[in-house]
Amino acid sequence: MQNRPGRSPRITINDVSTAAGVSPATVSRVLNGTAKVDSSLVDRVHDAVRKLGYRPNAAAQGLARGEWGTIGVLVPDLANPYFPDVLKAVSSVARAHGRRMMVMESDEDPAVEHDLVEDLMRCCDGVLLCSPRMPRAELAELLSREHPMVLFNRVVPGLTVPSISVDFHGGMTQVCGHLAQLGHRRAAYLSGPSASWANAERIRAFEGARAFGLEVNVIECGAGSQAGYDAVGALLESEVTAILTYNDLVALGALSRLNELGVSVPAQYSVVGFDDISLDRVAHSNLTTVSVPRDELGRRAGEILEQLLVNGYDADPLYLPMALHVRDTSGPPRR
Amino acid sequence: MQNRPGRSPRITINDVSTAAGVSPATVSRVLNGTAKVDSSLVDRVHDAVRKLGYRPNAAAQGLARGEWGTIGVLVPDLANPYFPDVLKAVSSVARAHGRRMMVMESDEDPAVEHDLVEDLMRCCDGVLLCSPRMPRAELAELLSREHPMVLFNRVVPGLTVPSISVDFHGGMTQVCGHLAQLGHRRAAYLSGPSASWANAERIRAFEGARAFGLEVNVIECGAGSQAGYDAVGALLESEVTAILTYNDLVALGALSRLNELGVSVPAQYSVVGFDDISLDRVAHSNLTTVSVPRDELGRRAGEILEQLLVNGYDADPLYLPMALHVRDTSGPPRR
DNA sequence: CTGTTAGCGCATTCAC
DNA sequence: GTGAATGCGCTAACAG
Repeated sequence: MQNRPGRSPRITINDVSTAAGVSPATVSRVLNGTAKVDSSLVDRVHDAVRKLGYRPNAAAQGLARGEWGTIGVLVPDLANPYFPDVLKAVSSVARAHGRRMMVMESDEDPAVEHDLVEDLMRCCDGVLLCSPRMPRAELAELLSREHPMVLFNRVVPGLTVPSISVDFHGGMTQVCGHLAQLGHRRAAYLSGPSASWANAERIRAFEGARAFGLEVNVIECGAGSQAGYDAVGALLESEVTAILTYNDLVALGALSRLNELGVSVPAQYSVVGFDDISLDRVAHSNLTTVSVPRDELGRRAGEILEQLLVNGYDADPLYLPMALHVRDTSGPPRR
Repeated sequence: MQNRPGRSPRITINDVSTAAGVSPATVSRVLNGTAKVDSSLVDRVHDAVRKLGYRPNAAAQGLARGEWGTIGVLVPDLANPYFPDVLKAVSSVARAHGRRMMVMESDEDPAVEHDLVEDLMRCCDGVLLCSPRMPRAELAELLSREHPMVLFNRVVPGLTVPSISVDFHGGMTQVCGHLAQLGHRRAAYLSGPSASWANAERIRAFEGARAFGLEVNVIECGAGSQAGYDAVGALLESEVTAILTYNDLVALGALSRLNELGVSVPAQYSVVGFDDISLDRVAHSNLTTVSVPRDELGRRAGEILEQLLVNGYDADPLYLPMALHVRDTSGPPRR
């Protein structure tokens, strides 16, 4: 863009207009189809564009149009297998509406998260906030900026902001019901990040299962397979017969550890995941889990954001249902 | 950005300068630390910024500075488990240098790929091209634009462009050696996309294994687990005892199908993956495969691009080595 | 140290 | 239909 040594000078709309013998305005019209232009001029412009290799500067366009042509997505962890599908869907929707996608990662850090959102607001028409860890007040303050924003995987009661999420509560309830019907009476939940709303929803449903006679036990754990691996040790001294987890990674970590310890699943312990990251791509996975329609989620989120940008959007939070997949890691409790 | 109905008017640097009783230039200096400013003014500026909720417009900054503050990454498939780690690393490097990351997906389509690269060049200081499927000539033409660009996972002989890649050839050679030493004499390779350089490298090494007495057999397949699943049928009628694959997804799909068919692995067939996407996150994976250091790859790629932007970069293509992981899906051939 | 000025590259009024 | 002029919001000379 700038003329650094050794780099050829940037070609502007003026270069094209000169080469084509027309005004810059005409070049703009031709390129954007903004108005009718004599076909002979159209050709001359296209020729000049091609010959010069002209590419309109996106920053200049953005400035002049008052739109960046970009949406921003902030995720807590890019390496989390949950997000690629979401990003893919969002990207596709964005592109269908002529927008680019900026991606940032907060590394699960609420403080960083705040700064990144602010940064996104400086360069994007709208922001899609995935699973924000941010405290409610901070979120409210960000929303007060009146910058188009959609919340993904978190619903904040009292804040009116377009939100789309998954019915985690329902998902966890299905898991508990499944285990209870198998005969389990004591279960442990390996809890995810405490700041996570999604985690809180799971816990809420988990504790609700007490009503069905399930003795529940929440254990601080984390969000990765390592956390699951590490958390298993303490469990084996307890009376639980079923292990529920914050997500599939944790479950897989736990399974891995159980396997090492020679504990058989599901004979001695049932293990149930959450999210279903393992199935679709890794076909022979066999973890019992509940799934969320990730691409639909991403698609809908993208569409809501787009609608918000164009018409405004005002609807209640959307909850997509989860589906239970009973596979090989759950069974009747040991006697 | 623009004043749409119901949206509050955008706050500019002038609003801040007025509120603080200083010139816009001073505001700019304070915010960018470009020059020394009297501390009393600094405070007034900061107060005004906070009170007004001012956020500099990235497009305007970009235009004025002659830099977008953004790098672009183009990947063939966002949902491919290979890329999250790469994106994560690239994002982290970019941010460390104060740049944002734009992400685009070509959907494995060379035609789309071209347009997206052009688009990235309009809005990014530099472009990281992952596994481009594009024909060589087209790539050359794109490079002639003199826009900073780094090639990732593809090396094009004769084109001098910063490239970083993986020693796929070496990886495949290790796989073949492993199988040969186990006693295999007939192997099939489930080939990936034909336009893929990475695939060509694997094939080259695979065929090189003939020299060691391995009878090799390349079978068109594809890049996803479904492709692997579908490709298995035809194999069972052949004499091969080992199945090599384009990547782990294909291998897992194949395993899944073999499992359904009641064919045992590795007793009847050895199956070997490529890339090692399954291990690190899904701890109890047991696929024999070769791994690539994805985060190092992403990190180095990001750093090369950054260096290219700042100092210029001129070095030979970098090849990172792969490592063989012998796990449970490979063993001696059936008699 | 600080304010004034002049672009950055483009879209978009207006006149013609 | 087309061109000339203006401004998007900011930074970087340039004066003072």
